[in-house]
Amino acid sequence: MSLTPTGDQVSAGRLHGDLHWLFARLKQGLATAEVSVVREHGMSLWGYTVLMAVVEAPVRSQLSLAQAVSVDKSKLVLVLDELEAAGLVRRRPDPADRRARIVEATEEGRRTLDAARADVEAIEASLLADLDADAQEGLRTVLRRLVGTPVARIEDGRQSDNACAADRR
Amino acid sequence: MSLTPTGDQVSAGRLHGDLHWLFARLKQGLATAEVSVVREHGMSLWGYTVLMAVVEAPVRSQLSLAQAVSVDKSKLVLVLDELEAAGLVRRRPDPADRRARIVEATEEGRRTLDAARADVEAIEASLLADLDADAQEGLRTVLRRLVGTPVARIEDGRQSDNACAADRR
DNA sequence: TCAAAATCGTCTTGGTTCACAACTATCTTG
DNA sequence: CAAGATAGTTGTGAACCAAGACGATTTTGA
Repeated sequence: MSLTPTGDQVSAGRLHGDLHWLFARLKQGLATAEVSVVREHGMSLWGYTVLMAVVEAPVRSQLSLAQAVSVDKSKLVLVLDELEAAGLVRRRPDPADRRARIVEATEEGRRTLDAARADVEAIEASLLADLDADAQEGLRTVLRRLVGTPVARIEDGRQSDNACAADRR
Repeated sequence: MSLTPTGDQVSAGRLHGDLHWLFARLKQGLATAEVSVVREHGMSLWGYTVLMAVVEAPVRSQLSLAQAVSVDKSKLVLVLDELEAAGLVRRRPDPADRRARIVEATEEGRRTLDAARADVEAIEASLLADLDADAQEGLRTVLRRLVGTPVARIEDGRQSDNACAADRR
């Protein structure tokens, strides 16, 4: 299915100018595609994401890992349980601080991630296939930059206390 | 996408090269910022999105509207209830097909949307503030194009049957 | 012309997700 | 060593979403 509705009508609409809607739609589309692929490697999508972060840099505490991937620490527990049960990751207590757990990828974790990543990147590549190389690299660069933008900034200035506490409705 | 297994990489970590994660993060950031703003105009974020679609083009049935914004029809009912209760939208039976409801924005709906949209666009503008005008327009163009990409394409080929089912998990 | 199937909007439901508040155990510090 | 902070885990209640059931209508085709 095309992400655009039936009567497209592409360019014009106001809807298609709304960044939140565009991001939501793209995230959703990628998610449904990647979930199935990643599951073939024995992971959930969150598991894949977290594993990527773990492999990328060794982690001295789950809290810092949670912040790195922007997931609630309580949710991270479940994700790590899954990864650990699958033998992709190891938790061991930090000898220096016995409250904390050092999280590190196993060798199999690294291998599995590489395999999964190849598949995921194939999906992403095919999403971007219509764009020329410059546009692709440009897009990634821009997105990376935007993600770095402090939430305070996009919250209209009248921002006071803590950083990224989401507001409920 | 680098095929380099271990040693990469330039710019930033692997996580920040993952499109799904980037989109998810950006959507989430925008959502938390826009929810509060849009609520000041008496709408939920979904209400805002749907109202945009309704104002953009008159709608002959809720089903087509649901497809246009990519929301489940049963969820759309609640959103329209909210908008109608707030007097921003009107539902009336289609004389030609009494099963269907014609959905149209009220005058106040149009006014409220314009006001809300100004605020929302301010938020989005400040998110993009670091980018020069070319990059901003380029980003929007690219995103619009990607949203039009058939999911079948990004689902690795082994996609077969019906048109719109791609979003279901 | 009439019965069966399809369609539209709505309501209900089951399962999933999520953020936040406890709670336990450690650590820090005064 | 007491008081408070911090790490990880567990529990809870709300939000969310997709899918099924249903009544009302329309379409189909026998």
